[in-house]
Amino acid sequence: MRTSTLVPVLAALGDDTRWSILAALGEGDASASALAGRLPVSRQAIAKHLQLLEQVGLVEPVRVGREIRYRVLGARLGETARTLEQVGAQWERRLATIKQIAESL
Amino acid sequence: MRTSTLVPVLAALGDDTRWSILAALGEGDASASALAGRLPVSRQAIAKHLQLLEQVGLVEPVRVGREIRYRVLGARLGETARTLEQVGAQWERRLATIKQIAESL
DNA sequence: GACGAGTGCAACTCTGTGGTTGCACTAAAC
DNA sequence: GTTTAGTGCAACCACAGAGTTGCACTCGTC
Repeated sequence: MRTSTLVPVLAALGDDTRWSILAALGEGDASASALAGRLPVSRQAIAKHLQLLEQVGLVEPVRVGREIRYRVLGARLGETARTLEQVGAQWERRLATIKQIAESL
Repeated sequence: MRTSTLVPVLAALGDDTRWSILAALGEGDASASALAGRLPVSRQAIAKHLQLLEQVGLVEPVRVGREIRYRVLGARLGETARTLEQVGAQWERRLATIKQIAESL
């Protein structure tokens, strides 16, 4: 995963409302109107969040009759997780090196 | 990792300036003043970001003489990555189940 | 003890964005 | 053809937060 696309995904994931949307979608695809019935926010607010989530690839629209259901994409979350893991491991390696040098003195 | 602590960490990571701070710290511990010399933002702005990063456990203060250097903590990034990985895998499993049911019809 | 680098606190500006309401449009359903 | 559920667009409000400047404080250094 490119670093340039990482930050927007993380920013999208750093919001409680969007997580409640993702959690709801995690139990089955749903439209913006359907989600508005379950969550304490308006349909338009949810529509905005879904648009943002779609932009960063965390969600995918699926036409069903006259409604547009959204499907959550776990793969994107996996990519993001692996990128973070790599960066974290890199930092830990540096700290381990420093500790090793300090102990050898 | 608790879900209640996950979102603030992700929100902290969803900012370009904080990533540039983390990247700088990734090459060696540094104080707010030292970082202000390298980055195009004021020391106070950096201090605020460091405080936030410390709150979510991504960074750790270390007193050295009269200055306070900050150390990046890769472990926290690892925890976050694993939590995301789990959620993503859960969603993917559900999609796989749905696909399987659809094909069996 | 005086100096100064580094930090902390406070007030302020300004942009971004999460939220709302209202209206127009479209296409299934009858 | 009429109804109506679902969506899209636009304007607007309110708050959070990213950034700034200015000043006070603290504690190593000399």
